[in-house]
Parts: sequence; structure tokens; C-alpha cells
Amino acid sequence: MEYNFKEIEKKWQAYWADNKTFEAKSKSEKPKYYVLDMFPYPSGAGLHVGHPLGYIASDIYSRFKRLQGFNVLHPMGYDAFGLPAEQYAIQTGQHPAVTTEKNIARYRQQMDRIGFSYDWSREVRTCDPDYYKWTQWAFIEMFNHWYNNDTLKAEPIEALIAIFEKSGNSSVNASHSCEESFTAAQWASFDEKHKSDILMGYRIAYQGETAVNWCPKLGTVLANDEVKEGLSVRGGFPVEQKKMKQWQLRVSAYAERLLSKLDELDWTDSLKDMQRNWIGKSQGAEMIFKVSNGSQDYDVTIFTTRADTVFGVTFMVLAPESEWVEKLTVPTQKAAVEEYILQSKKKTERERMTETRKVTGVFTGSYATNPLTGDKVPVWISEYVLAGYGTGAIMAVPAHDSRDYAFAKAFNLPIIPLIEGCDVSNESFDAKEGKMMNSGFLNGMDVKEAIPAAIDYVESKGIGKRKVNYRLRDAIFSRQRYWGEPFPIYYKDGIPTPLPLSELPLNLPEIDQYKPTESGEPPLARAKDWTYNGYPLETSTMPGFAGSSAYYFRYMDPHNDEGLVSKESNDYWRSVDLYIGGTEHATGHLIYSRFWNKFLFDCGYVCEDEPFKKLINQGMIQGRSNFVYRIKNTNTFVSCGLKDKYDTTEIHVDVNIVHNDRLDIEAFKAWMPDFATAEFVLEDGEYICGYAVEKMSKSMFNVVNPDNICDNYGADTLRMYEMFLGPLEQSKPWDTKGIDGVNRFLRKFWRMFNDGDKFIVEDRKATPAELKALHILINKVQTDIQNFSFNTSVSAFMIAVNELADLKCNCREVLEPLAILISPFAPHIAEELWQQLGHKESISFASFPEYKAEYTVENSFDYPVSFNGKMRFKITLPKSMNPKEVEAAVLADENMQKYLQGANVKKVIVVPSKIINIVC
RNA sequence: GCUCGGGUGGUGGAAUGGUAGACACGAAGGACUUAAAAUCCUUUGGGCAGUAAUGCCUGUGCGGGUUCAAGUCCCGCCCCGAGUACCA
Repeated sequence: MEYNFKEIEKKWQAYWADNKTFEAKSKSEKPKYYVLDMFPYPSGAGLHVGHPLGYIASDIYSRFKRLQGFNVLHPMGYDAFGLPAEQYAIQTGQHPAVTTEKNIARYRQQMDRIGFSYDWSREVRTCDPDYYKWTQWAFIEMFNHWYNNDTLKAEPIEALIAIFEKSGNSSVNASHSCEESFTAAQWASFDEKHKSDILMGYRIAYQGETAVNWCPKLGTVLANDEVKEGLSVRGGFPVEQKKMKQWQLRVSAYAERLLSKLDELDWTDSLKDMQRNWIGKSQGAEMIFKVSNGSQDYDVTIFTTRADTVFGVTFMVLAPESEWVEKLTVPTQKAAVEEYILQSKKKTERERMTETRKVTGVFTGSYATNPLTGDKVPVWISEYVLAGYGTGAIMAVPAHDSRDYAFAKAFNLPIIPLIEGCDVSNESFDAKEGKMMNSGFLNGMDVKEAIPAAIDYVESKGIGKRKVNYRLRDAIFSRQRYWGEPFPIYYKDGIPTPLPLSELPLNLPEIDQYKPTESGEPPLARAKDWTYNGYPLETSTMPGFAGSSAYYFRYMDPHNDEGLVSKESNDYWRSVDLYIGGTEHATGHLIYSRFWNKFLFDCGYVCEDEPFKKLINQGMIQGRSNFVYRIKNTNTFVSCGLKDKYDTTEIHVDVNIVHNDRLDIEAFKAWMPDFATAEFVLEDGEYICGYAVEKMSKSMFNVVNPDNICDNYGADTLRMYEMFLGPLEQSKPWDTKGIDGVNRFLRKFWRMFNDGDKFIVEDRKATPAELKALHILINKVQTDIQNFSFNTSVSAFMIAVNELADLKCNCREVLEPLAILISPFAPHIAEELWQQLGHKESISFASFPEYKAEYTVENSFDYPVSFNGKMRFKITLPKSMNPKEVEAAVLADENMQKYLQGANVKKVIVVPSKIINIVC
């Protein structure tokens, strides 16, 4: 029988499902290992060949770990809340739950065909009330906690209330957004509403007014990571800044912990770097400048990382949104300032960006006093200062900051150089190096000493203090949308109040339409009787990242209705040992999950502080589009190599009717009615298509569906080919060219133990040559899997099978370990061989074969590398040998003497490990 | 601008500082076959010499350097990709 992958794959997929082969044991003597994929959003388009790349890698690793004797948890689920299903619902009236359900079914079907070893009994869906109950629960917990900067952890809000009752808020060191200070007596006198407002400024999940990213087209606000280049990541619609009251998560409280713990994680440096940049820690100082508007004096605090440059301050700048603007604008400038602010408000984020570096600004009319020189400097307003970072006000040092420099040039403000020898006639000198001048007591110091010296000085004078700033902002947590988790919050006389836990989950209500109401309220406002005990419920819903932030805990204990995860299950599974997914989540999901995890850790619900110990980012699989070239105004198509001889139009052609860049002409004619009568100018009897690497998308006709590959080549070929394509972490275009090689390899492997209809394995002893090939492979595969170098291990299989086939190796002693070795990559064919070898249990319960080094020892000194006065030999010697011993061994070696015949050896130079030079 | 990756045949890609191009695709030639498919064998970075076995030169984006030895390490450029962006 030929290698009939269709039958084999169907058989084993059914076997695994029937026997629950991959169900993870909740209790086990074995050590645990948790391998997780980033769960997908089930889109309407189904999976394309890019999606399974990471899943295949994680599956190989999971199967490998099982063979190594681990109790492996390898689950899968769906990130099922999201915008596309809702947009579709708005257009069609179809309930998002229905479309989502349909898409999930299709995803599942497609994944099953690839032969993944998921434990489907633990599947989770974020849109399932039994699941989002725990998302809502976590939100209430965050609502009921505040972040104590003294103990560096989240603590119950009751403890904070107790402090307020005893001593007000002056002694509290919290991450907060409360602007009021009060005594115990004052606290006692506040009414309920006032107390609620104050506490809101301390809660980890809080409601607050800030500038948010508002996307008018989607009718909702978005978090920072959901906006790229001023456009929404979903849909690509313009986003503008708007002040709104929204639910937020105090992620910023965890900035330092999120940053410092990165060092301990086994993630790639580039990913850690992305998170570091996103968190954006900068050390500097806050400094107080006295500002006068002519009639009144104010203390305005600024933030700077260059305290050493105070002597070069020639003006000050406020953000247009700064609260100081109103106070510091003098009557004569009022009209101009108002006009400027109006203009900047009108601009969307995108417009601000496209008008790059266009310098704009307006003078307030006020003057600030330089705290060190006493000089009076003007206070301006400009968009280049951001309200949300630092204090929203800066001291401008045009000589040493390029933005201040541009501003100074545009408005003709003075520029004072502070570093010896720097030239600021054309540009600022931003580097933190050189000797200070024009700087009073700092003169002569190096910049690196001057910065701390300047801060020490202002601290001692009480006009400033050291300060660390983070770029990381709190996460906006409200969405004005339907298809998300409802907030478990109702408004009791206007006071936001969490539902009792017994009321969870708060189910998403049915509504007639999925759009906002006429008055612009979120869709949930359409729900009938959206109240609790007569009080109105919150109408916004949670964002996409809410459900995906702690899903990995749920897999540990998916059916628990007492808690997110039981203590027992959490103590056993702890955290994710290996997480595989795309880099696109670096600044979103992976920050939120770490934050969420740390919060639950602080509260004592989970035992590990970090969720993902090791993280691998699989590269993206891009599309590879094919083109045909139509001669203008005809229906004649010319092959790629001849296209320059004609005036042609390039047309995308469906890659599924092109093989190795050769067009299937009949299929092309049938593809679209227009082409039925097409004529062709061929090269050597074939039509060669052009190609380009583009994003994989329907409109480019370059989407390759894994189902097609499974139909034509089988899942084992698909799995091995995706790995063979190149390094896992690298992005690469999908190119079916080359898949034949992998398929050929599997057929060859099949023929090792099948001849016609006969199973031909013998029970004889293996020869040394066979064992050598086997053990080289064992060693290679083991190290490659551990290094996630799956492409080279596929090559190693090809080499080994070629060699063993040449040796006519069909003995059990080799084929048994070979089946185990290949089973993570091509599990179906491996199971088939395993069964034919007489095993009753799945190959997943076998043990990874042991590598025996003695089968691979090479003969030493077997060839000369070069001869050129010097003779060089590559040798393999134990590392423990010292140079003298090596020299003696070399000269004594028989082979070596053969090469040295007649040569007059003057010197033997032993260079590290492998090579020796012999000077003759 | 800043940060991090990366540049190797016709193609995808291999190479703990140690024979560059493993493995695979494609291509060319051949065997088997009435034919096709399948399978197998040979050649395949470029150049030169030779009937040949073979030998020599050259070659990993560019220019320098360290080293007995550099695709790999160092310095300076060029190009491509990703992230981020008035973050003071």
C-alpha cells in the first residue's frame, strides 16, 4: 500500500479523540509542563496557513515533553469577544453570538485536521458567561483594591478607608489620581458621594476623566495599544483625542514591577526591549519655577531629565491642555491663546502626526523666574508638550534639546550654549557629554557629574526633587460597544457600586440593534430593564483584552464555579512554562496579562508573580501573490519572461491554481468568466507567473487554506513543511514550492517499513552504521527541539532517512526509536508505524530514546585542511586534553604520520579545540 | 530621530571563530516505462586550466581592523524589516 495519508490521518485523529489521549491529568506523579498558544480570535475568514505556524511549534514541543515524561497541559480556546463580529452584526442584524459560534466551529474543524494534541476538555471561550463571570469578578476585585507604594502591592480598599478615618490622606503613599488632601475630620464630614469620588482616585479599577483615544467611526474609545499611527488597529479608522470619563485600570502603579521583572523572564531581548520602551522609565527631577502673570504668582512644576541645563533655560512651554494655561494667560493674549487651543483641539491625532515637526505655539504673556539664575523667561504654549507626560510643563533649553531648538528658532528666542566647544548655530547639541560652561557652580564638570550635582543642589534649596517618570499610561477599560463583558457595576444614586458576587455573571442582555442609541449612548442602553434593584447598570462593556488577560489560569481548572482557579490546581500548574504567539501582542496583551497576574498575586489568589516564564514569538507568514500579464485591450496573457515585449497589465491570480509559478491554464479559464476565452503566449509550453510578497489577504488571491494542503499532501506534510520553511521566529512568505520535498521524504520513510501491501520490519540486530545514523539523529533532534530549531531537525530527519534507506534498514531496533523521534513532527504516520510494530497504546506514551554517544565517535585526524608551508588538521578531541597531550597525540597518530611523510615538522601549534597547525 | 533584528547561490535556507552553501526546491542530463506518474542516479555559487581524475583563483551588502584562521568578533558606512515616536 502506498502512503495513504488520508486514511491514516483520519484514523488517528479519531483514535486520539475517542481515547482522550491528550487529556492532562489534574494530579500526577510526573512533573508538570504547561505549553500555551495565544488563543485566536475566531474570524469569519477561517484559518489560513499562517495561523497554525505557532500552533505546530507548540504542539511539537508538547509532544516532545510528553515523551520526556512530563504531565503536559496543552489547551486551546477562543478569544471570542471582539469588534468584527459586532460590525457584522450591525450590518446584518445577525447576533454576534451566532456568527462567533459558527466561526468557532470552523476553526475547530480546521485545527482538528492538523492533528494537534490539545486537551479539548479544557476549552475556554471568553464570551461564555461561565467564563466572563471571572473577568467580572477580577474587575470587582480591582475596584476593591488600591496600590500601596510603601508595601509595593495592592491592598484592600477597606484598609485605606481605615487610614482615612484615622489620619486623612496626607500620610498615604499610593498610586492615585486624587487631587484633594484632607484630614480625618474632614473625611468624616464628607457625604457618601464625596467619599466615593475620593476613593475612586485610589482604586485600581477606577472611573476617571482623561484624554482618551476616541474613534468616531467605531463609536468607542480605544486603549493606546489599539491605536497605531493615529488609526485604529481594527479597521484602520482615524482616532482623535477627547476628554471623557471612562473606566480605567491603574496599570501605571505596576510600571516598576513590570519593568524590573523583565530581567528574570526567558523572553527574547527584542520583546523585552519593546516592553521596556513601552514602559519608558526615565529618571530626572521635578523643579519649581515661579511664574507671574503680572497680577498673581504661581509655582509651576516641570519635569526634566537634564537638570544640569537649568542655566540655559530661555523660555518655558505648557501643553495646550495644561490646567495652568487659563491662569497664566494675560488678558491681552487671551484671544490668541483661545484660538490656538481651539485649532489644536480640532486636529486628530493623525493630523498632528502628519504635520510633523511643524512648529506652532502662542505666548501666554506670563514670565517665569529661573530658580538658579533669577532670569525672567517667557511662558509659551505649544502642542509639542504633552499634557499626559510629566507635569505637562517644561523648561526649554534650546541649546541642548532639538525640539526646544526648533521652537526657539521659529519664535526667535535666545539660545545659550552650556557645553564647551559645542556648535549650536545650526542644530542643538543633545548628547549627554562634554564639559559644562555658562553654568555657575556646574562649570567645568562633565555632564554626567553635573546632572546629579544640579539635582542635589535644587533638592537642598527645596526647589525641586528627584523623580522617576514612566511613559506607561493607565489602560482605558470602557468600550461603547455591545459584544464584550458587561461591567458588574450599577449606579446607586449616582455612586458606582459593584454587584454582589452572588449576582455574577451579569449576562449580556439581548437588544434589538447593535448600534448606539439615538442620543449617542452605548448599545447596552437599548436593553430592556438594564437595572439592578431599580438602579441603572453600567452601559459600556469591557475591551478585548479583558477576557484574554487571565485565560491561562482558567485552563488549569476550567469547570470550577467557585473561583477563577482553585488553590490546588494553581499550586500544581503554577504558571505557563512555554508561551508561543506573535510579537503584535508585545505592548498590549503581554503587558495587561502581566499586570493582571501581578494583581491576582498581590491578592493571594495565585502563587506566581509572572504568568509566562518562556516566550517564543513565531514569525508572520506573509502571502506570496502570483500575477498574470494581460496585453492591454486584449484577452491574451503573456508569460512572465516575455512580458517586457508587450504593453501589459499585471493581474493578481489565485495562487491555488498556480503550481511552482506555473499557471494551470484550464483552471484559470474556469476561474472567472472573463478568462474563459483567454489566449496565452507561452514560454517553453508553459505559462510562468510573476510573484510578489504581500500580506495574506483575500483581495490579493494569495490566501492558502490549510485544508487544501491537508487534502493534497496530508497534515504530517503540512506540519513538517511549515517547520522546514525557515527559523520559527522569522517572518517569511508562504510558498508551496518545496512542499513536494517534504512529502517525498514522508513517502520514503513510509517505504522503509512498507513494501506494496506488506509490512516489512525485521527483528534482526541493527548494524553499527544504522545505529550511528540513528544516534546522530537522536542527538540532533533533541538539541534542536530544545532550541526551537525545528527547521534543522526536519533536515536531520531527511538526512537520516536517506541514509537508512540506502542501508536498506528495516529493523525494529532502529524503526522503533525513529517512530518516537518523528512523532512530534508527523504524529499520524508515527502512530501508524507504532501500531504496525505491535504496540497497543498511543506513541504519546512512549519515552524519548536515549542518545548513546559511542555510536557517533569520529575518526580523528582524517583529512588535511590545507598545506601551505603550514599543514592544518581538523581533529575531534576531548576538551579535557591539554595542548601538550594534543601535540603528542597528533604526532603519534598513524593517519597523521601518513600525511606528514617526508615533511620536516618544525612546530605544532595547537589552537583552541579542533584545529592544529603543523609548521613544516 | 531613537531601539532592536537582518543582508549568504536561481529560490527557501545550513554553518559552538575552524573544509561556506548542509537539507530542500527549481533547473539540466540520464536510468526504468509503449507513455505518463512514481522511483532512482549524476551535475548544479562564479571563473580559469585539463581528455580526465583533478587542480587553481574568487566568493557571505560595502570599506577597514583583530586572528594562524572571520559569514561569524571589533570600528565606520549602505540597504531592508520590526517596534516606537514631539516622553522633556
